Amino acid sequence: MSLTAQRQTHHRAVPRAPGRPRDRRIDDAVLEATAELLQEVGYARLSIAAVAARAGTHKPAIYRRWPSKAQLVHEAAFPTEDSTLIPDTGNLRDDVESMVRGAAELFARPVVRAAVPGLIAEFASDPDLHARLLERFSERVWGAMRDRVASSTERGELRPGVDPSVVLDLVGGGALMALLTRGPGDLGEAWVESTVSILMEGIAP
Amino acid sequence: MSLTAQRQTHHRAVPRAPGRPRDRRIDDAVLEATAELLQEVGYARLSIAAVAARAGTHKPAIYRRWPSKAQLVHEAAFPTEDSTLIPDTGNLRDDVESMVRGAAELFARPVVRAAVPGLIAEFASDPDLHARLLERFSERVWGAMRDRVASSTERGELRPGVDPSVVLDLVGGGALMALLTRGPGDLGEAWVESTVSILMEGIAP
Amino acid sequence: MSLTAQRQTHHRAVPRAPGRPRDRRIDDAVLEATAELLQEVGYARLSIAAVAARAGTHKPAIYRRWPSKAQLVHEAAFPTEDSTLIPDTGNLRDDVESMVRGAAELFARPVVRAAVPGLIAEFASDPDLHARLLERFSERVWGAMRDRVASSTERGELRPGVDPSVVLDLVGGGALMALLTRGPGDLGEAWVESTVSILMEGIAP
Amino acid sequence: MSLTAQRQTHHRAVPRAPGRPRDRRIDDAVLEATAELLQEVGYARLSIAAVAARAGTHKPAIYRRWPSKAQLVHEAAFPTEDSTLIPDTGNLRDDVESMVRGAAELFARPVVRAAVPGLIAEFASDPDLHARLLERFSERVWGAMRDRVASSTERGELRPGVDPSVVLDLVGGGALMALLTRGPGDLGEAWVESTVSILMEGIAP
DNA sequence: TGATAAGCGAGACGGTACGTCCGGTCTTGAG
DNA sequence: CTCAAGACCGGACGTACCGTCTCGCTTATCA
Repeated sequence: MSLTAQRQTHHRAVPRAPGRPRDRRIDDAVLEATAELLQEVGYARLSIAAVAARAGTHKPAIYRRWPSKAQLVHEAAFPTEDSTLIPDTGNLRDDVESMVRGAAELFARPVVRAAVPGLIAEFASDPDLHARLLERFSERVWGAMRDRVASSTERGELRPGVDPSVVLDLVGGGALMALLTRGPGDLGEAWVESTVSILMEGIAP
Repeated sequence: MSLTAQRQTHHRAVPRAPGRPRDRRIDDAVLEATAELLQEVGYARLSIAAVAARAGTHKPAIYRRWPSKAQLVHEAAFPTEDSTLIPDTGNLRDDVESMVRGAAELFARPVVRAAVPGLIAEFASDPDLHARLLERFSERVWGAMRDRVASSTERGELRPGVDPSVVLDLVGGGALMALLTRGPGDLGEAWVESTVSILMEGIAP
Repeated sequence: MSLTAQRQTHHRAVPRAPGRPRDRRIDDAVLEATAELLQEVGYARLSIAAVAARAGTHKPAIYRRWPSKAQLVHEAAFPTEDSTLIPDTGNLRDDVESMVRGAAELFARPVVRAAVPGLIAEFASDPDLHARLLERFSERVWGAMRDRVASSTERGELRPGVDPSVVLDLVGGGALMALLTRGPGDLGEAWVESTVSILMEGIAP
Repeated sequence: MSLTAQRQTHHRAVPRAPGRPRDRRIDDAVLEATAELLQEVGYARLSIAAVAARAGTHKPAIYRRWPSKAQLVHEAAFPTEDSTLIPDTGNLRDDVESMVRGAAELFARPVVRAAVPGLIAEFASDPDLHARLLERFSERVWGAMRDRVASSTERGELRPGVDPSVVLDLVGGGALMALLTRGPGDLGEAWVESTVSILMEGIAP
């Protein structure tokens, strides 16, 4: 599908959908307006109507593109180019440090801070949504991270019996909990070092 | 309500507030109805009117008692008698194990699972609410847990330089993240053991 | 003691009710407050709570005395001493003129204008109330007027076949309709004369 | 709604209001439900929510169409097609008889009996409403009746000096007062004849 | 080149849920 | 039994906003 889409700009005739094509500028304007409003009013008070107004368009144009507020916000808060969380240092300690620091930095972004709690709530009440958004983004990142940790076992950098998923729970959950209970201000370099040292002592052989 | 309850525990005769006293049965019925509906429809779709109907009363009776849905849900999901999270074994490993297991068990309860993501979202957009609910419940529990970990330093059970707050972030955040990404089914005994072993290796001297 | 009490009102022995007697000043203050508020906000927006506040007392003290807003307003708008509508000139033309002028003057009073439409509405939805208020006031006045008209037949001042009740309908209804459709300003001397002349031509032999 | 209807009778093509058009069936269902409930519970106890429920819709759909209960009830009790009160016999006696009989018949309808007292009360406390409803309905009917009576003067059927407005006061007010004091049962043929004979004797030259 | 089909602007619609007002009742303690 | 004081229960209110729909127009591809 994405390949097909790429070809669309080629000279080859692709069975392009009939009818008037969408105005790409609306996509961009809506995503930008969403990101802005998210930081101004938060997830709960973010209304599609307000996004439409700020983007200079109307509600149906948004609903045509994103089936729900959650999907829109997810795309606005986590642009696909993002790969902050994927390090590849070849060394477990550095990888873990990258992950922890990446999580801290991710959660330090105002857009992300504004989006995450709302998305968490939506996931809980709509498992289907959870799956669809994981597919879009997290599976790639999260899976890559788990693989990286798992492969460390073979290199003897991980204590046998340590479940990579649990390690990721601790990395991501630690940052999330610190964010929720103490705010983004405490997620500084000291926090990163403290967390990494605990985790490395905990998982090294 | 909790204020009234506190007042009544004083041994001195309290002059009693003027006016007709509240019907305590409504308090109970509403909390029960809230817990039920929370599991049936989730936090977002939980309406005050529906709670009132199920409890056999009306909206104003609820608004008189709880200023917002968040406060109501908090009280319904975390009754004050709860002290699951407060162990006191005198031994750090056992304390940590109790905390981890307690977190897992807490998040395994359907009511809690239904309530937490919604509450997290509300906290994010209303810091004042966060403070008020912490005051009611978490401060006591969370503070006690932090004290317990902190006091271990003096007993030589904790590696110097380990920040007790970070330890709690990892305990609570790990459980939360596991719940959010993999559901409550994975929070079994294996998960507890794996988490405890990582944490203990990580924080022991 | 009981003798003393007896003398207070009647000469006859009245078994005075036990308990604290009502404060007559509250009766007066409430009636006065009702009359004032009636003119300020109208019947519909008149709340018992506001009356109580203005009278310097509380709602239960009012409900103890008057079972409903209608009864209270009726008493406030039509004090019992009133006998404006009862002429007795011995001459039909003068009697009718007195009635028409009395009706016009009655409806010209601001309190009455404010009270009547609301009372009419209450009568319609509560026939029992209608009866109770008629008993208090209208029966006496209305009956006396009808008797006066009826007795004119015997004196040969009334055309045979004219139903006294219909005459009263026209007298009172004419004033009411003029009030409702054109306001109190049009109920002046010209209106009285015009109405009386039509009625007298219509009912004289 | 009536405005929309009027617009559509223009022969010029009307550009049609933008947005989704109203569901006309809701208009009808609401008016019917209002008429029914009016007779069952009366004006005062008629709630918009109950009307909506009976009509199978919801409150906002009603508030979108009618700004107040009074306007809704007025339209439900007096459909615009109504022209009961407009006779045109070319003869004053017959015209007056038609008016009186029309008033009696109008007030004999259960819907009208249930609506009128409540509307009267609302008129009294909201003169603006009065004007708006007169514009919709009464002005046409009432004005036509007054014209008819007034034109009789030129034809020599009316005694000079008789004010047509006063005649209408007596016609309408008489019926209203009879309804209020004695109920609809007494507004029969005998009442009509008695009233007409008084009025005709009163206003004929 | 016209028919077909989807997108867009504009905005009202049907309907859910909200949070508030207030009417009439009840409770307590004092007189 | 009344009073002051005031909170209580519950019916009804009018509003905000959600996601959908309708319309007239525009923009592109297909036949």
